[in-house]
Amino acid sequence: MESFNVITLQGFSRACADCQLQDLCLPIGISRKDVDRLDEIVNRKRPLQRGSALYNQGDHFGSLFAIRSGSIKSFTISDDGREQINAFHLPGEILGLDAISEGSHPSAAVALETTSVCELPFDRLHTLAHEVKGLQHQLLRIMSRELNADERFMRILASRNAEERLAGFLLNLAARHGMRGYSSTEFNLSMSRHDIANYLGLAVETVSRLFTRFQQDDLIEARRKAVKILQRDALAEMAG
Amino acid sequence: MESFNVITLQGFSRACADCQLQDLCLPIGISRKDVDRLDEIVNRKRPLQRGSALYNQGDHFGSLFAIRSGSIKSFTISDDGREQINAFHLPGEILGLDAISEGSHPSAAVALETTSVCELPFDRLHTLAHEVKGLQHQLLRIMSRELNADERFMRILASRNAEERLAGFLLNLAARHGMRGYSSTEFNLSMSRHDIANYLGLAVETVSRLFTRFQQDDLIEARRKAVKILQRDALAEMAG
DNA sequence: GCGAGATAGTGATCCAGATCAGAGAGTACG
DNA sequence: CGTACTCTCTGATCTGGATCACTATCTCGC
Repeated sequence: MESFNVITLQGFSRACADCQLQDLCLPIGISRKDVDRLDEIVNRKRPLQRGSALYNQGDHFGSLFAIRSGSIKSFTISDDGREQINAFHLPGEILGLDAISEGSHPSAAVALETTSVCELPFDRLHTLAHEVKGLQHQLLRIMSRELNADERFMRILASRNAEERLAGFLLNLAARHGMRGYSSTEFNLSMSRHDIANYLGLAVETVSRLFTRFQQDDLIEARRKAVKILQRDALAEMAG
Repeated sequence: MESFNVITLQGFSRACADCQLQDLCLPIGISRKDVDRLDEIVNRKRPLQRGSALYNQGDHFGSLFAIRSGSIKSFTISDDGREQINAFHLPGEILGLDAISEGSHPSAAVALETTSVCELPFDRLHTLAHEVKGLQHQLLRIMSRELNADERFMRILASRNAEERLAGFLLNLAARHGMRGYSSTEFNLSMSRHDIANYLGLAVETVSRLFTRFQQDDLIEARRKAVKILQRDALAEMAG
């Protein structure tokens, strides 16, 4: 019990300064000294188990969350009970930005695998951003980047067919894995075929068939969750 | 010539304080005194004619823009030359937020009708936001709201059929007109059927047929650009 | 105010992907 | 360690909306 507290305290005091993901996350463009101030407000939380919620739809918004490791899907449940996935989040990415305007979370966030996150209490972050211009700018940049990603994805949904969507999805995941220092050709899908289909606006069967076809065409090697990109260029051309 | 300068100067010095759209735009939650400071950095620009660009894809990002009157579509041109519309913008809405992260505009913005905008030089706005906490918060809120709208639209594209999309689109426009003090049942579409189809990820023919069908079912009255909502509830149920 | 190009509407046909149905393969749990 | 459930894959069929083809209407320049 005591050792747990000590570990927590350690994590608490140096959440960002020692984090491998610093250069993807909030601290970009912030001085060492200011990162220490950021550290003071960041809580490291106990890891989430697969399937457990970081927050639910409609929950009060008090904090943003940065992923340390693992992955999370965010989604909404519509009136008729159907789930619609908005996004998959990887380490270094920030969740909860869409809750700032309303003060409550418009979507839920659930871990796809064992996942640990940093909690960033928004009022404290906001106050710190008021003092640290670099942090304010970085917050705006992150939101702008998110806006960009959403727009890109809207374009895909509005004008791409099934194979273009899946090719784009795989390349996007590959690139994001690459940025985190992992292989960008070989990785594990933490989400199910069902989740992929839901996210891409397709039927599960279509996604399954496409995986088979991409494999037959030697574009990828896929065995359940494990994926290996064999012909990145061909996929890229396909995705457009 | 001289009178033109005087008018411009007047506009320049009291862009926000006298603006009807204050409560939709940047000044929300900012004190009178601080609105005056905001005024000092806002440029009112000469009206844009229908079809002329506020900025082009790839242009350097220096300013955000708020719409005073008229409307604007923002879109990207893909490698194969096809246009894909991201959004339609109405008075009180802010453009260019997606350019903050990259420093250049990922999409172009073109007036759909005679449109006047306010220019908000970003570096000055950023500096002011550093001093005025309310402005900083409002900027974050606006971006969060945008993120929300994008997510909602992604869900529509991923899981709604043609009639649900058009019903949702019409209601969304109606609501936005209403917020601006105009009729939320009777308004003019500033965009063509082609633009609507492109935005909703449908074929023009489908949109045209749906307008006809909605009219036959007495849900709307539509004659070219003029639209009147007759059965808001039925449309809402349809949109889900 | 007329001719031309854009914009809107409509019918006929076609096809990508949804839906339906069912069979392995993996996984969780008593 | 076997039973049940979920996940993935595959085949057969169906359909919403794309595409093609054409007419009607509007708009704007001259």
